[in-house]
Amino acid sequence: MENLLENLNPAQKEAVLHTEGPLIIFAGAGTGKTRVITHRIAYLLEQGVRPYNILAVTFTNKAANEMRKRANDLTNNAAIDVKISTFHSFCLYLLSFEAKNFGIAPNFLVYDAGEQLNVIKECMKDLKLDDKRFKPMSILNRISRAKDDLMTPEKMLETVQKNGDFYGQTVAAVYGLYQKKLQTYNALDFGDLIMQTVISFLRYPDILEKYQERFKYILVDEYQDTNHAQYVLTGMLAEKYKNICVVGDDDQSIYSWRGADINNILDFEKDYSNCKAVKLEQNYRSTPKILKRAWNVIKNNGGRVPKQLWTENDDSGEIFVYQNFNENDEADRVVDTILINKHKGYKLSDFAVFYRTNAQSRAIEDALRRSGMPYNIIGTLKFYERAEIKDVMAYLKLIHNPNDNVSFKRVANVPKRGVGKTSLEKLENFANSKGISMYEALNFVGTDTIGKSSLTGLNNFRMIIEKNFRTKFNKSIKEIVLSVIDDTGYIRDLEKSLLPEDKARIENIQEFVSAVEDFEQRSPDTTLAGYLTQVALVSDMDSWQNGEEKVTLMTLHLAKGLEFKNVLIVGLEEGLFPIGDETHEDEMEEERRLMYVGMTRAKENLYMMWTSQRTVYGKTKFNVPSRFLLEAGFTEQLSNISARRVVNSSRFVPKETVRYVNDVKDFVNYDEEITYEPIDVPEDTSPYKIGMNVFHQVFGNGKIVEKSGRGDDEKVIVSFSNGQWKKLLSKYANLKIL
DNA sequence: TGAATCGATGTTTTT
DNA sequence: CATCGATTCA
Repeated sequence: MENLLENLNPAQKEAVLHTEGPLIIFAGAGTGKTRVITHRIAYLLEQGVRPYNILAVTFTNKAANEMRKRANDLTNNAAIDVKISTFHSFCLYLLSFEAKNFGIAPNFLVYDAGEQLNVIKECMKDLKLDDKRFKPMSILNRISRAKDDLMTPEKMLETVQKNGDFYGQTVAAVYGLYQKKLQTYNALDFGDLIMQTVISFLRYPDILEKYQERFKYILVDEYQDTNHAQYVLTGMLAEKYKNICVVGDDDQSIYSWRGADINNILDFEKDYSNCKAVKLEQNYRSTPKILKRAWNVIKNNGGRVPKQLWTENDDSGEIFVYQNFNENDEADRVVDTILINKHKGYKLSDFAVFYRTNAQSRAIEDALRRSGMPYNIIGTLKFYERAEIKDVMAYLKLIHNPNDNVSFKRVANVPKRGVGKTSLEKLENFANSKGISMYEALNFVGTDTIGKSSLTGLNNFRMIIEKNFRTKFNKSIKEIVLSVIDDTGYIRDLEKSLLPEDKARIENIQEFVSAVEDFEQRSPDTTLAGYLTQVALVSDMDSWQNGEEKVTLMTLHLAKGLEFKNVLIVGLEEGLFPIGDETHEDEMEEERRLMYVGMTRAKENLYMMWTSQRTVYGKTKFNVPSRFLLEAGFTEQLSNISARRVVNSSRFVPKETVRYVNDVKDFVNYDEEITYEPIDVPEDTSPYKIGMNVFHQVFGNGKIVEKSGRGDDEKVIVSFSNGQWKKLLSKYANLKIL
């Protein structure tokens, strides 16, 4: 026991030792939160608590995985039976395990955001709502928020009628139909996972009690991000023993737009009268100057839990503020900054670039590519969001649950089998009128409803689903996937195409097959159901590890919980960060917390930049620096902008460009000449050169006008004589030089 | 039915 | 600007 506690500071120790009764841990940025949680789990186990009596919930799989690993490392793997999972996967587990008792069909599916939106659009069509007047996305948002608040369609209707909320009444109508459809399709969305669990527990108190008995010790991480439904759920589970420990930081609450209610953390002490509160205030991550500047920003928020972060760390690193001319200049500056500092002995994995919006990644990506610097973008184009993967997944979903209309419509004519939009619509109307799914409807329709050729196509489609449905229990998931690919001729179809993107699709599907294989090897639950539900809840963040020699790019939201020696925050401009409308003080405060989160990710050096102008949607916007830079205390530097001429140092930009620089004099002297050694860029061995005339099988003759990437990644833009411009992957395009 | 072109529109953030 | 969706044309 001594060795378990000896590496903890007094506050941390206090948090670990208080095992009985409610406990709230206010864990400031970088104060060793995960350390406390894992030590607490280890300590509980050491005190004789059974591992299966402990539940720890987090928000991301990544956090859950890390927690699991560290808890097991501490306890010689005694924590493997501790339930450590995300809210969503925990509820998924409960709903699957108790499906029979809860009266839920066990082969339900989890719909992702795209599928949800499809259902919303269906509902709106059925209700004859104009999607110009009512944005499907905004209706879906409101429905999701309702679920976060445990509000059923009936309750919502009641509320909006009472308030005379006309828009709300429309939403409530859609919501009601939406839920009905999900039920017909036997699908749940993200919000349902939590809400249905709570509803089921209310309906079956004996089952709830079983879990109250099981989870005698409950830990909730990132408590400031919980929504009402999650708050109720954890409250219910903890009601009997009240051994609930929540950990969070009100200053890092950045998900209110997703339904998180900061009052959950602010009111915890009121909710549990004999609650103990511990504050972790010693920061082990950042330098004093970083903490000071971050503090200057966050202190402008009202209603905060009083706290004072401090650190014993050396004040070694630096903080820089750069003004750039535009987004491309900013991107070059990012590259320069990394190049210059890499020579101080940092690895590329020591650098992270944070931005407010995903769209900002493009310019930076381009600059990184031009300079040949390896990078990793987290959060954009997820593997499972690629069309071809979604297609194969749709088949798997149908084989699992043929009532899934969304998947049905997605692939009924993929690959093409002569089933057009009108036929599908007829089938859908028929199914709707009978209150059955489209797949079931296939049993009843004849040529009187649907044209002959379409019907043949639909029957072929049905046979594929039926056959695989029958045989699925005798096959591994990989075998099912291969069977689907074979039965549908999906790859055969793509092979006929000469387009480079179709070649890439084939590779993606092959990669998908390997991913499935990988899953079957590592997962304890290798059923199709297990696979589908797991996949629904993973993001590409979860698989990311900062091991490779690459720069990391991500949004500020994704940065929470991470740390880097060097952090670059770009786009610090009014209107972009903070984004939105300053009349909403609470939104502005959330932006400020986001800034605070971003700054406190940095361990040694912090680079913050803004641009005087930026192109947004093809229009040039002129900017003023973000208020957060002023709040941080860079007032003097920002009000005294000096335009200096600097030689652009990006490797592949041949021209000298003018850049306006404003440096923080206290911290850096940028007058010294920038020198750096050339970085390793793979040699250009490609036969293609800009200006060459080439021939393409499909598009004919053309001229290469642009080239990027190296080796297998090389892409060329060709202007064809038919007037078309195409971006092609050289590897596949098979261009003949003329 | 399918492809091609035109036009509107804008996601800020995601388990 | 670029992407998605809808409309139009073959």
